[in-house]
Amino acid sequence: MKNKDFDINDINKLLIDRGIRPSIQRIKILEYIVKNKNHPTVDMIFNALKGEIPTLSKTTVYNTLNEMVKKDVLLELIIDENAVRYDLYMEPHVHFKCRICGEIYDYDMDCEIFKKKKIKGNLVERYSVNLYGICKNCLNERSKKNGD
Amino acid sequence: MKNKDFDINDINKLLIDRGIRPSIQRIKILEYIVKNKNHPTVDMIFNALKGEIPTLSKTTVYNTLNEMVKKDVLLELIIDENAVRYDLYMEPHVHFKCRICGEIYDYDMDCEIFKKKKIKGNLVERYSVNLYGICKNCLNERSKKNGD
DNA sequence: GTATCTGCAAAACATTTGCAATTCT
DNA sequence: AGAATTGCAAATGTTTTGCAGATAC
Repeated sequence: MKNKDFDINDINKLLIDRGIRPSIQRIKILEYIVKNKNHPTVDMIFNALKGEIPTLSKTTVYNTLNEMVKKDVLLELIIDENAVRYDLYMEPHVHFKCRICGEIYDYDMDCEIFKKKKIKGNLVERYSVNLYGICKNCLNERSKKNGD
Repeated sequence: MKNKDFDINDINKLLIDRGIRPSIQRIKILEYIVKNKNHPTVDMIFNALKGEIPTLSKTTVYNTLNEMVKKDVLLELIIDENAVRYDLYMEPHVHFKCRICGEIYDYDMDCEIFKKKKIKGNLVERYSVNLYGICKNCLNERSKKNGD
């Protein structure tokens, strides 16, 4: 199932499937992640939703995300040294983090090498490939400033 | 230069080469990382050295590590959700983190794909490949406990 | 009415900052 | 003496925990 096909009903269904009761808070949090595809931090989610749900607390965002990670609805991305980021659980892909704007982009790259279950006797359950650098947009900004 | 060849003189030389004055604290911190090859956290380094240098403060460990990262002596590993880890700056390689014992191992794997300087218009300056799972030792422990 | 869920307040960590005391040259 | 370095104490920021009130079934 592609992200684009996700609507509110799918979100409800996904939560129920994984044994998570679909409260307003949980639906909105998951919806935010699915719709924005921006690999948000807890803070980004909280700030985006506090207008819509004025009573929302950060604790609830933390609780919800932790539960969804445990139930394989979400994936924790360890790519940012300052805060954990979250993404919908899916086939692992490559992430690129821009060190100027902080944005994280998805890359559709083949990583067959890491799909083996055992490498050198160690059991590989999950892998993550992170690229760091400067994104297209920030490169453009920079060359504009330099006048070239 | 391989890790094994590193002795106290090489550590001194490396620091001076990068414009870092080799104080006792700096030498001991770098020596710890080189000798142990355990991709330590600030805490691991501090606890290991506070016996030897009783006046050592965690601030100094932080300061030292940040400076060495800036001067390309060390590399920050963003693989652990709880704390940043440090490794000697070298050809990037693959890391495996065991979710049972927390240990981080090096893998010598080829990652040619990520060595391109530009991917889809974004400038790639650095990449990191992290594998997560259960290491050989913990798998053995586990099968012993299960009696098989 | 009992379970679960939410959210406040406080605690627990990791990390940074300001600054005064110390050390090196 | 003057510059760099160290380390304490406090601040900042992220995440977790304890608990009381609210909500759902």
